[in-house]
Amino acid sequence: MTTSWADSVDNSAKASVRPTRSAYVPPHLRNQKLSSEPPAVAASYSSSAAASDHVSYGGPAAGSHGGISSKPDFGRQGYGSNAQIGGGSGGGGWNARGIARDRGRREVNPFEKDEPVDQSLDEQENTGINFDAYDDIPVETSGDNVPPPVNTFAEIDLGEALNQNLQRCKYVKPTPVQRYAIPISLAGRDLVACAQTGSGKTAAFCFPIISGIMREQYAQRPRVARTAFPMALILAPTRELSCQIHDEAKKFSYQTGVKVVVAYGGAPINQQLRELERGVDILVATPGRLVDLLERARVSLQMIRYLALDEADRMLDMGFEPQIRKIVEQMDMPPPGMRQTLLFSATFPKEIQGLASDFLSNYVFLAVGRVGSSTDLIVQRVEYVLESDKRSHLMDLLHAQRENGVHGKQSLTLVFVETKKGADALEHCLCVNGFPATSIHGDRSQQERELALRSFKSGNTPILVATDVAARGLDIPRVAHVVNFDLPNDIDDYVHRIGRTGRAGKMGLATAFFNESNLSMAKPLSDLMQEANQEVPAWLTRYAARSSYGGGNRNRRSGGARFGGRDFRKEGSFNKGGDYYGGTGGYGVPGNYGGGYGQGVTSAWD
DNA sequence: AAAAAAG
Repeated sequence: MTTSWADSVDNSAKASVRPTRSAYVPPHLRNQKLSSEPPAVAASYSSSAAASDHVSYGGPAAGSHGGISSKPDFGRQGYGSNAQIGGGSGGGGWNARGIARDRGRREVNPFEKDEPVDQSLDEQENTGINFDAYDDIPVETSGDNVPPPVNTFAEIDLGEALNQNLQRCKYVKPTPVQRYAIPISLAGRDLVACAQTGSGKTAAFCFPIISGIMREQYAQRPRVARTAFPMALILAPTRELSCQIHDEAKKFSYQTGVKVVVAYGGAPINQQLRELERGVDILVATPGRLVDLLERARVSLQMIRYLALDEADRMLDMGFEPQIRKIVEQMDMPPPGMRQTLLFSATFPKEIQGLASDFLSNYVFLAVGRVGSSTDLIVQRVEYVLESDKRSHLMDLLHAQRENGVHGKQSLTLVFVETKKGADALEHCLCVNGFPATSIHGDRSQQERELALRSFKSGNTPILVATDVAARGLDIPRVAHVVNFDLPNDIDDYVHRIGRTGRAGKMGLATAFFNESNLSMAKPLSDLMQEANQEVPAWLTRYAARSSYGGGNRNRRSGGARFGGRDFRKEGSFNKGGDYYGGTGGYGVPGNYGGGYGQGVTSAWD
């Protein structure tokens, strides 16, 4: 295994002596005899000097809190066998006493893996937070009697145990989506929340759920041997995301007695079954494995009080909808009104909102405009690259990053491709050419997927080639660059993909390769970039103009998505022309906003 | 058309 970028490039230089594959040749050495080591000429990006004004793309931690790169990882490296199944107090569902009881298993401290944070640094960082900018964030709510937002966690008063966990998580002040969503949820209302990636959504739905379960601590649950009766169900579209939510929820529920269990496919089911038998209050799951568990009658949904769908628009799109309907409507889950339903996503097309309304009862719609966390911290670039030139162009970019020193151990590049096959091919190509890459996609085993993610996060392989499996929700610190090697066909997917960078208050760069096969994306992409105050190349504007008359109004954003979204109940249902969208809005939130986050505090944003 | 999610 290569251990660092430099090592691997060295190796490639040596390897290139062998008459094997065509090794990558940096631009300045092409058509020359390959010498041992490329001279230290800093290759620079080919275009858009303006971009470098925004993103000082010349060093690690390009964001304004420069040198402080260590951020508590919250122990998420434990995707493997230990974390999600491990620990927690026993007791449980078929114990007539409601909440999980401690059966003598010591609850693992989910915070102990966190990197120790230098207190003085922490303090200094926290005072730099520009909380005033919160007030400028556009928020729209609609529905009957919407509970008012709060400004502090203290106003919510979640109780001693949860307050302590807030502190352990270093959450000082609620993020906008939390300010609104938590009171709404605590009031028992159903909720559709549209808030951009990295805006603190997980905590926004977890805290009310945990708090509610604690209040119903003594609710009677049926005794059925080997059947678990969770009170809350959280569904997510990918296994890795369900792990991540589980890890977060473990922290939020530490020492509350509320037991969180995760279940997903690709991993041995027996361990998950054992964990369920020990009792579960909150079940985090992917749909396929949950259906399996329901059919085996190892899980019953009849005690469900809370249902949360993360990435809800994805959960209700064509691929997932039947499974979700089966779980929500055709098993033993209480109907809307008898349970509380919370839907969260960064994007929410109105057609999908229509489907979602089947699951909801008198819900509140919440849209939070861009919150300074994500898209205004992302510099977006589009480059015209022929299909046949993509690989060499990508390697030029990667090489330039290395020359510029960006690829320190902590600076990561995430490359999205369209197909699983394409991911394998590109990974292989990069490795052969000496770039330390790995890949993640649905044809790899779960073990391989988790290994790839760990290796990427740790910086061992600072390049990750991925399909859309990695597009949504994953919080990977230090991703400095997202490359859309193949553009997606849906602008929402693009939004989710680029949201993997620009996190934790750091700047991020997103580069897209565009060519004739992406014509349908010209208009939506150029509109999106324009709304985000990005520099749109003239050639892209021309493509956009050309594509707009031709037919398909593919640009669902054109209508009125300047905001964080709009409640589809306010418009004629199912008409085209508006999308619900919590990503880039055309808002002038000052660009300096992201600069002052504290490292611990920013982690509240997912 | 592809990806994800059960085995």
